[in-house]
Amino acid sequence: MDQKITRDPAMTDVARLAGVSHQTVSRVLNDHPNVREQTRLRVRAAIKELGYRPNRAARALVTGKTQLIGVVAQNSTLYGPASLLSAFEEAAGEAGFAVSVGRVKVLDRDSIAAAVERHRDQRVAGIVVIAPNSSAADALADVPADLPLVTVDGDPERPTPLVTVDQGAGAFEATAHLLQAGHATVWHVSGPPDWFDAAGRVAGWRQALETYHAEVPPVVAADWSAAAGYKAGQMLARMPEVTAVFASNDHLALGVLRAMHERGRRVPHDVSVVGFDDVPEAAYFIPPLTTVRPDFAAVARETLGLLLEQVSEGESIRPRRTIAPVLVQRESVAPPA
Amino acid sequence: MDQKITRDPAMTDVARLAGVSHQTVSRVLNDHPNVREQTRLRVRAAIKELGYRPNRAARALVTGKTQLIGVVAQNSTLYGPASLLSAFEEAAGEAGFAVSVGRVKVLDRDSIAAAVERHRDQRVAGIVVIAPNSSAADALADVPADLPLVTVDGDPERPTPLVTVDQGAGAFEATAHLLQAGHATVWHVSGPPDWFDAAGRVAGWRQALETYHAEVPPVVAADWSAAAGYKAGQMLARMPEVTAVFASNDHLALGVLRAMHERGRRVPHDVSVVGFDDVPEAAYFIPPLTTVRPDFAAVARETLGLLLEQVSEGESIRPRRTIAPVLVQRESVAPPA
DNA sequence: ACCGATGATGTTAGCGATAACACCCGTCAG
DNA sequence: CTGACGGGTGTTATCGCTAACATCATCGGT
Repeated sequence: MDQKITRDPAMTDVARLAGVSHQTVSRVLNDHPNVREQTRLRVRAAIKELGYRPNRAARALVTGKTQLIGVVAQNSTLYGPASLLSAFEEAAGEAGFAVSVGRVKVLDRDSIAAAVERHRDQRVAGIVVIAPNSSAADALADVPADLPLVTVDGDPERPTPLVTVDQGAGAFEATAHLLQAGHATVWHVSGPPDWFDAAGRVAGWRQALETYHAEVPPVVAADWSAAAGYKAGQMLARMPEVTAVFASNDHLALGVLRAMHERGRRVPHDVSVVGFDDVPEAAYFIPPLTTVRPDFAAVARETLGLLLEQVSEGESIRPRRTIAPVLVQRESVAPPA
Repeated sequence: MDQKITRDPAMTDVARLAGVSHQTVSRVLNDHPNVREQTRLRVRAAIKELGYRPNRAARALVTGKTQLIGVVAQNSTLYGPASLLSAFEEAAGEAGFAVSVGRVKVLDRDSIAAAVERHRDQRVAGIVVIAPNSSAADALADVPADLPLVTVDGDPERPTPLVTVDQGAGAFEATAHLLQAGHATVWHVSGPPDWFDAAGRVAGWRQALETYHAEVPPVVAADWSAAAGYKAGQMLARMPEVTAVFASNDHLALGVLRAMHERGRRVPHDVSVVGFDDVPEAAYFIPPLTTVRPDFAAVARETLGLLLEQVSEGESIRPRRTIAPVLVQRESVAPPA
């Protein structure tokens, strides 16, 4: 005959074993001050002996709060968002929060609203939305204000709590680096125009050109793919006056490299190229790519901090945080021939 | 003066508005049969009017079950695991389950055990572990058997429920493709030896060589990075007898391409290269990479299905599932010179 | 020696849902 | 005509926890 499957031990079981009331067990668990040291030890021993594990559902029911953070992100494997998400999950885990991820196929209003609703259903303590483009940012207007919410990579123009990489500063540095190498100007292959990251990089690029009194060539608009970078590169490769290209991310840069290669324009001898993101394999492109590296771990930390401030205090004194990226120099930049 | 912040509507509020008992509301919510159609409509209307949202914590407390699935994954942005995770989150979301991700810095026993514990604390309905190497697989021995658990990319030798890409078949196909192009043999740059994916690919490669009665050269062991591929490639590029290389993933292949390029060995004219994963930018390597594409969405679907079978039925009739990948032909393979 | 403050603990009342059972009322077979 | 049956509904207990209050020593100040 099977042994009767007993239910998981509850607080009362611990209390009985320790010879105290369940409330005292609760106090020990929540680090209340007024518990005698000896009692505390007895309770802890009982907890250990029974393998007791507090029931979060019960706690959530009575307190009305959970230790859950919802994240809304697009279902993509783009390096930036994926790194960010991963870093955030780790940071939150270390802070004792569980992270529930709601993936969304497209970042439109309906999908985001639905994902946020699902998270509200779960009574999350707060929500992080990775909202890197304007449709996503628009959708946030629908989110009720009673729920702590932090936007990552969102619209810098909006007054919502936001953490983002300083795209402008990174792009400025990349462009300035090329100009300082002696190039007359720098062409730019941009990401999708409705992405804030892309827009910010365009702005930084333009500002650098203006600062150095260089001519501002037209932006070559693309998306984030190597395919688009290749196409843009094919065009740029045919133009002899193009000697320096700043691509809005490393995969675009990869496409540009390939197009230049096919056209017989050597990098960096004939054309210099700089990317953005510092994907792990960027150091092994042909040639190794000079690029801009954002600190995703820092973004994740700031995001978590900002969210928790809102959770505990209702709002934050410093609701906008910007993380400056650094330029990583490799071998894709040289003075013009 | 502030309006009093009223709490979220509960079932009793809906009941009062609809003029029924809270239990009837519960019945409507759970689609119980014995509710008059008219009552059902009245209740639904009340739910809508109040914006009522069932409290999952309360439900979990009384039923002892949650709609939460825990995932344990490494904190990395490797393309395979990241794609898998993303696909799984989407699949689970569509099935009405929330996914709580526990990231782990390294896949060792302690970290995994801790992550699993955190998920148990949350009373997840089941756990998915992305356990692509042996240390991770070992750690699973510690996981109590009372919790539904599915391993993804885990040890094919273990009798646990498992879903994995058919590494052997993919590697076989890649190798056979090179041999059929006329190469006398195929060299292999492998991933980390303790990863099952890598081991499976080595096995498939070897099997193909044996099937075609080709000589089996020594395995060039690396990790998953472009850096390691570059190093391996530098060695292989110096060996004139090397005309075909199967790299265990696309980033390794990228490193090999670069090494070949630097050494003046043209791909595919002098050396053919095949990768594995079909990362989005593989089509824009120089030259576009022939590679093996796993279907991560299928893996995710099978994983979810397997887990839910265990949750509802205790076990599964078909606890091991394998997804066959396909060869994607591009321009990095040609007959030997 | 008395008394209020303080510390350590116990008791009771919910949180918001589901489960189990009770109840009412038609319908239908005997 | 009556009693068994079952659909539709309400009532009550319960899940495991925390909040709020109650209780009872102990202790220092007058």
